[in-house]
Amino acid sequence: MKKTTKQFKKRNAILTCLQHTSSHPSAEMVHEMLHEEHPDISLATVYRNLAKFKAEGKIMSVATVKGVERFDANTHPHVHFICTGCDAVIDLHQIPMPRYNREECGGCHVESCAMTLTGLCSSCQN
Amino acid sequence: MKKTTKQFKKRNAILTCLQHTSSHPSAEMVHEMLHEEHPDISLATVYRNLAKFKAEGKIMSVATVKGVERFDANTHPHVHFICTGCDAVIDLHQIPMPRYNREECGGCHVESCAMTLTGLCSSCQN
DNA sequence: AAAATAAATGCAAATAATTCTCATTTTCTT
DNA sequence: AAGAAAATGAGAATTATTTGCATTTATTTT
Repeated sequence: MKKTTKQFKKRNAILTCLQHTSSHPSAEMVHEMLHEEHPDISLATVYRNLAKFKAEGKIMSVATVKGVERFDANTHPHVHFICTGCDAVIDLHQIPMPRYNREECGGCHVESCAMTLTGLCSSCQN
Repeated sequence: MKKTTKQFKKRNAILTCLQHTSSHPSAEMVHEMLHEEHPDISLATVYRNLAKFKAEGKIMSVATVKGVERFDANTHPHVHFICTGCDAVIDLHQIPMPRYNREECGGCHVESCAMTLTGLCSSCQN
């Protein structure tokens, strides 16, 4: 039987952070968001754990905005909107995601599918 | 009347290179491809001109593969496939591109639309 | 429960892609 | 041809991300 464990507090905090936000944050944004509760967490740990979660399929990277990778704990295929004004990454649940998953396309074996719209979000249109 | 001009040989070489390849190269790949004809072209110039062409809408960046931006002189919306084995970026002309361009989606003003499938290309499936 | 092992973390240094500065060269205008 | 403007090369600077290593924390073994 498994002993009661003090679990990876920081690791879990990183995943939980991602799961409770809809902002599709970068590693640095996650680091900042965690700063209040875990002032001693290091940026390297955030990067390391994001890479780990990604490899495990618990999170995915949804876009690279101005050279910075952005993450999402929602790994179901869905459409994203990227605002070129404020760099926000926004879920567009209204828009149906075309489904090409795990099919063959011209000899390529498709494993995942991403769809990204770009433009100005409502706040940035003024 | 306009005088005959020695035109920007290197600048044009960069654009022409992109227009004549289907490999969706990175800045460094363009630099390598041009090396034979223009051994003295600098990587900074490639970066500078790619940024310029992008700003002018002559080219677009289609993806960031393993942290490296990839470019395409075909600015018509079309679907891309990214091979996680060899990092190839491949046009999937067979697949129709959903058209959300210049529409309103939940308050966002859509200006462009990208669709990217990921997986293993035919060569990398072995 | 203590000792031994393994995993996670912080910090700082290392990498790698991209941008920038500035001196020089090329192109354009007059 | 001369002067102004733009483009370029070379290398330094910047920025995001990764890595090495010593330390801490968690897990397993005794």
